Amino acid sequence: MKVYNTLSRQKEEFVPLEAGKVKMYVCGPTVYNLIHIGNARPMMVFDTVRRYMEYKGFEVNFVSNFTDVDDKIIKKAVEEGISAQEVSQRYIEECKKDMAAMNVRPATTHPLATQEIGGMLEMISTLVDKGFAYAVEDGTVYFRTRKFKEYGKLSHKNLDDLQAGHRDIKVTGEDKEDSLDFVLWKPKKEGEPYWESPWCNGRPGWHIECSVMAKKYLGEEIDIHAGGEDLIFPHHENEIAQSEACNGKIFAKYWIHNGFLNIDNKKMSKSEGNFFTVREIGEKYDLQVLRFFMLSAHYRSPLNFSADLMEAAKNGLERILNAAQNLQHLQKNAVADMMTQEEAEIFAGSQAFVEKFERAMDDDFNTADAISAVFEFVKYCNTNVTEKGSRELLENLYQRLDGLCDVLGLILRKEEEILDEEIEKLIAERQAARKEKNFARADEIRDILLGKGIILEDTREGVKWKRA
RNA sequence: GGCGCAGUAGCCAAGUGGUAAGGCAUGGGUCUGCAACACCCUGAUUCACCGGUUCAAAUCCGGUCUGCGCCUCCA
Repeated sequence: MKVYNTLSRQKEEFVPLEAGKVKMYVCGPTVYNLIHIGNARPMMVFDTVRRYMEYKGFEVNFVSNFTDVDDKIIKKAVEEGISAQEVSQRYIEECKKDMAAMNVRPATTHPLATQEIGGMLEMISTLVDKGFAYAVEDGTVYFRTRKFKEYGKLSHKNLDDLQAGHRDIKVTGEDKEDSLDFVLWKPKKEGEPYWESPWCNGRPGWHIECSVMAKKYLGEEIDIHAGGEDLIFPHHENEIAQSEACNGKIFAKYWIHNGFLNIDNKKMSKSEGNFFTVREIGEKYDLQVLRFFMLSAHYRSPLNFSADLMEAAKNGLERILNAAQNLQHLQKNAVADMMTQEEAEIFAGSQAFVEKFERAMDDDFNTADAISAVFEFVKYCNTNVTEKGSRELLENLYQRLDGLCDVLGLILRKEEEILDEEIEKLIAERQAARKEKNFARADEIRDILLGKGIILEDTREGVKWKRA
């Protein structure tokens, strides 16, 4: 399995620190509002990475935080006249709902920054003791960036370029030793949540939390650290500096970053008015469509979002779902139980698609290529399977298709829904009407059912129905 | 100014040295009471442009044009 590592800017063979196990940390959202579809990309992408690792037999310890102390949260709390904790708790709950709807599995651990303050104080103290950090008069603690010689190794920047850059990175009123130094701990302002510390009553800077949580739940050395590409600098660069200066060990072996999601070819932003929450998309589409859409491009490429693209994704996903439902429908009505010799060969032939799928995923999680293997498999099923197929063949093909889709987090099996007696009666009545060539009544019944969200399809194998 | 990414059919998108996957959309056909599903056929003599290397280039090298990202909170 090859993984593109931002550190080396190359695809590298994935070798875990400990055989059979993967320690993975993904930077999670700051919970001050409903998550947007840009937040959704890394969630879906890295959930898929996790699923594939598990598919390959790894035991994955997957940690993803919620940043629940931050300026934006405090601002929101002030606006609503409630506590910061109430804001963050509310949006953590909402985020978990969205994740479930996107079929993103909960992490092994979802730590909260506010629950890990002790660890942060400890790490900051160690950094101060080692000379990598210093406190100034008002109690702010800064990281001494230039002291960490490898600073810039992830983002491939050199410090002098940063200082000579166009942008004026100096902020007035700061008393840092060097403009590159970043905050580890800062004093509280009036009315803000705070914790006691040796330096001042205050709260942690943003970067320190991830270093601490990764260390606590995964250890000083981890396999994979992931997040959006915008986090490379400065967030991940700073994490490396903190963790490696503190622990004296390589922090993460592989750094994986997903590309940005644009909307109508523009960066998503509230001021542009092209800002969508996952919740909004969920009102119009099953969020599986969003997931399918996101995985149809490579995770490192920028991805454009638009209404047309979602429609195309919806139609494409529908094709896979139809094939799965067809297999299930045929299976339900199969006459023969066991596979014939010929069928065994058909099933054996489908192994090729599994291999193509795995080859694609092994190559830096090429989900676009993996999906093409699924489509080829779908066509193979559609052309090789009839109402004469045995239950065993149909079950085998379905399981195989389901196994691949499960890696992508796509759910084939719709919930077992019990048809109301009324609906069953209507279907039967329609069949009778059709026999009598009373098509007006037949169409009328189909429309009635459509109104109830039931789509009927008259196939060679009989009437099929599905939920809209 | 520094660092980096991208340009493949109407659209989306793989492919990074061996002669262009897959999907959506379009048009035609099979099936069918109709619709839907499915299947068959329909598409790039060509991969932004110009040079070069090679028996062979979308893939490597040089240049040009265009779009984008990061360097500041950001997934």
